[in-house]
Amino acid sequence: MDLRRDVAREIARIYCRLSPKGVEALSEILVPFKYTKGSVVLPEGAVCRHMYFVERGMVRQYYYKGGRDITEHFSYEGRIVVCIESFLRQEPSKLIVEALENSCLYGIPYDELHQLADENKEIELLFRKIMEHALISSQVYADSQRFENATERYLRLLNTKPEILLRAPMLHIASYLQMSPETLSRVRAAHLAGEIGKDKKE
Amino acid sequence: MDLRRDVAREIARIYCRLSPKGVEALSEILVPFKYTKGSVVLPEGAVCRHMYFVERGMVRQYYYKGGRDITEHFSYEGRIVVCIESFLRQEPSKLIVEALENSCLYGIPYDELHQLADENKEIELLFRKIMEHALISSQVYADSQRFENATERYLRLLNTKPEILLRAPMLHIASYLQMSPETLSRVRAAHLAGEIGKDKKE
DNA sequence: CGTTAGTTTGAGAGGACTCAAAGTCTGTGG
DNA sequence: CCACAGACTTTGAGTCCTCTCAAACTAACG
Repeated sequence: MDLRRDVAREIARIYCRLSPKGVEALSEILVPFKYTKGSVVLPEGAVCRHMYFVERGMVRQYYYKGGRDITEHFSYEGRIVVCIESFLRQEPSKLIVEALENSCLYGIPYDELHQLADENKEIELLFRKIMEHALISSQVYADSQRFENATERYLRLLNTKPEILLRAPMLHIASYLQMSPETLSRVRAAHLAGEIGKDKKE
Repeated sequence: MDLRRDVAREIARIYCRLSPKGVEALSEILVPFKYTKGSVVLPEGAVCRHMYFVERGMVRQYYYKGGRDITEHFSYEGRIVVCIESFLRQEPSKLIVEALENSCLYGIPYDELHQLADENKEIELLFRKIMEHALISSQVYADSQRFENATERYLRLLNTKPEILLRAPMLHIASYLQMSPETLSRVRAAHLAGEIGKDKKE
């Protein structure tokens, strides 16, 4: 199927160079999924059996903590979504994944991935790279939360992933940025008024 | 060498069951290191070429941020220390590792590990398990920082890793718990005075 | 016994939260 | 085409946690 090969190529382009053979092998295990805005990709307690590549649309991962809805991550075109703990251990997920827009995802099934990785070094490397990627971006995120105040976190998001600010509801962005919706609103207002840094580095 | 086999067995016991063959193979790539209190295991900017198993002693991982010394992690007997980003990518580390006590570490070299993992499924699984472990405990840690206040973070450490409170300097514990030394001091005082929860769940 | 590092105590300031209320927007139905 | 429900977002007021700066202790060590 052509679409799947394109997607496999795209994944290889973004995460880790693959030979034509590798692309072919990867494309064969991809499973296309479509979700409408608001629908659930992975419910709470389900085992995350796929790593999903977002071909189109936007999804968010979130969980409930003390009755509150906490957004852990947003993913959109070209990104991979996976509930890492659940996927790695094939255990029930605390994270929920939902589509914020009509979305088209390509799933890489756990079993097939591992089987393929066993016989194909390229795929194994790809898998490792994806994991590294996830690990490192979660580090950057944690660092941001640790050392930056509300304004700085907002500006960082604005500079690194403006798509999120444009496409996701404020309520979810606030919890993602670890601040109350009220604080986010005030930060935005101050920014629009030009009161705070146009550019923020480090 | 006998000691190395014992260590390999211990690693297998803690992280992932291994057959005698697997233990043997692992033990053969272990490299013993000794560090005196205060000495540096991995300097800033060096590539982390080993995963270290702490056989005896205690080390901490830290980095400098805005001139401040920030402790990221403490490891002691039975734990594995590794600067994950640097190790996975074999790039210079921002993290520094130092010995807080006279310590005995066993290093698992990057090259040998990957080579061995290529030919031995057990070792590959062990490696994955260790990574999972690191990933998940960093999640738990991040969660604690996100939702708990200074007192709760202190109590969590007290309940889960009291060794750290007993063996490491307050200054480093404070930065690990993401609070100022003054705040840590006040929290401890309140706790000793019995003013705050004996037990804290979730 | 004085030095120095580490810990504790005190005072004051500020960022972000909560609770509350007022706007704003959008889509539906009369 | 307009009115209004319902969901977001913004604005306001007051509070609290943790930080910083400063100073007083404490303890280990030469």
